[in-house]
Amino acid sequence: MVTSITSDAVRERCAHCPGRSHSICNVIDDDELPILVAESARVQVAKGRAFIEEGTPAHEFYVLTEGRVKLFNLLPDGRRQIAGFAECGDFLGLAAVDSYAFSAEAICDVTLCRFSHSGIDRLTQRFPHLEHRLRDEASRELTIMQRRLVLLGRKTARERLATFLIEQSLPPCCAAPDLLEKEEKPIKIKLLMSRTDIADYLGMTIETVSRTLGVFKKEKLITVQGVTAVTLLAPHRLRAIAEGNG
Amino acid sequence: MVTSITSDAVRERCAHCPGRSHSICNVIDDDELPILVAESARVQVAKGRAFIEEGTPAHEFYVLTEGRVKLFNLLPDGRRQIAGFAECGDFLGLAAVDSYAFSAEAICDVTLCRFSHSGIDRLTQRFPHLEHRLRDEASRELTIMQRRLVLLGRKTARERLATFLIEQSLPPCCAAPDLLEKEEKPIKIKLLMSRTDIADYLGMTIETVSRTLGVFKKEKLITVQGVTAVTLLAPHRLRAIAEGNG
DNA sequence: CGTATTGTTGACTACCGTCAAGCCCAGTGG
DNA sequence: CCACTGGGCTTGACGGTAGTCAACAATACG
Repeated sequence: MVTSITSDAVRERCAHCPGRSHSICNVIDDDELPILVAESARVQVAKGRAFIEEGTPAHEFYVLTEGRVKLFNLLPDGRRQIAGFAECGDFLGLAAVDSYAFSAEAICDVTLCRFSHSGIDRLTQRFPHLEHRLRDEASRELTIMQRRLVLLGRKTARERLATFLIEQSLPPCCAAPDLLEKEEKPIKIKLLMSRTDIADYLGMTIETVSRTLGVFKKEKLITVQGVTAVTLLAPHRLRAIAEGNG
Repeated sequence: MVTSITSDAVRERCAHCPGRSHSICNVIDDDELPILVAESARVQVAKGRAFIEEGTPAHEFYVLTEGRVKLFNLLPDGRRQIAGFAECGDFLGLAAVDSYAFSAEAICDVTLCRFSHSGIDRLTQRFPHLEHRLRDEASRELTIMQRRLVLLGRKTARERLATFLIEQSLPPCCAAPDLLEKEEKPIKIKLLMSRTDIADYLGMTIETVSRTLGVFKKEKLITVQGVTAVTLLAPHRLRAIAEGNG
């Protein structure tokens, strides 16, 4: 399950954001990659397996190099809140001081790059830029969280789902949801998750998710192809709904 | 309004957490404090004034040295979600990449220590520890955010308010709400905010806050002295409710 | 002491959650 | 090839939680 990582595996870059990489390696020169490689291990996790459990002591830190992961918290009676989905290049374990603040589960087969905290410390000493990089990443996470608080605390089901659809239509690394503002052609998106996951992400029930999609369909805001494909017919209207003017 | 900061002003420490300081200065030796002072400015903000506005370009960074601040987001129609309250020693501006992700308003008269981003960069170059400190702070923020997502996404009004009361009964810097677990004497707390703020913090309405407090009173879980003082009669039961077993 | 603001309480309503039945589709085996 | 099965999704009926609107009480403030 754990083998030495190849240089390539830590050099993932985000195709959607030219010039910007989410991986840890963009602060490390190519000829120093072996140092990075020496501090990390490659980990593979099978679809559906949880590999981080909320509350357990946090000694490690991950970079996702392949696949998708969901991060969530549970209440004792099973209620679940999904905090977010991690993609290729994302960091896992920033929200951990002594113990992990979340659980993580592989949505599909997943490859990770694992670093011990002490390994990260050695790397940050060697590459001071890395520390800045990690703070930067944490800041970006925090801004995303802020918007999620508004969504969960103050938006209606309709607004939540509209927000979700718009969010899904943007490239994964665009924190600001107003990039494609003027783009008004229909946008086809793939929902990479089940209704249950959508519901737990938006703080709703699967029934309400389903019903609200139904309403959007009736209002000709979207069309649905099968279960996972959705076309946004009127992105501008959805965006308005998402922001509370619906 | 802006004067040069005194050394004392940046040396706030958290009385509740011996050995731990939330201020920026605990990574800087006393004899190097002048360097810190040179990079910062003292700012005073009057009660009720907003001094950071969501979406404006973020060029600065603050440490709160006196008073209390609320951080929030607004929807266009006025719905408000309070993300949190900052206390003495807290950092403001971590959740900002290019522009601020939140607005900030002084709850009472407030004193801040202001750093330009470029000033912070100079400081982090001089004191590499500071960068780690900032990341650490961002991580702590993130873990707090995780719990807030569960609260807003999955908890009932009753559970939210119980969580809030327990939270208020803990020293401000205790991220883990299970420290005083065994402490079962009544706990007297001061609510340092209006019902409106509580409601906007918990994603509810003031009426529901008021009613739910009424229910807690009837169930002899709390007593209320005036409007701002509450005594938790059965902290363990409240804690159970807060976690979803109530 | 009167006015304004903030908090409480009540009646009503609506949104969304719960429960239950039925549908769709993929995978399996006859 | 088709029936069968099971899981995920949709739809409907119903009810409860919490929001809205409004009146009143309490507290703060000049």
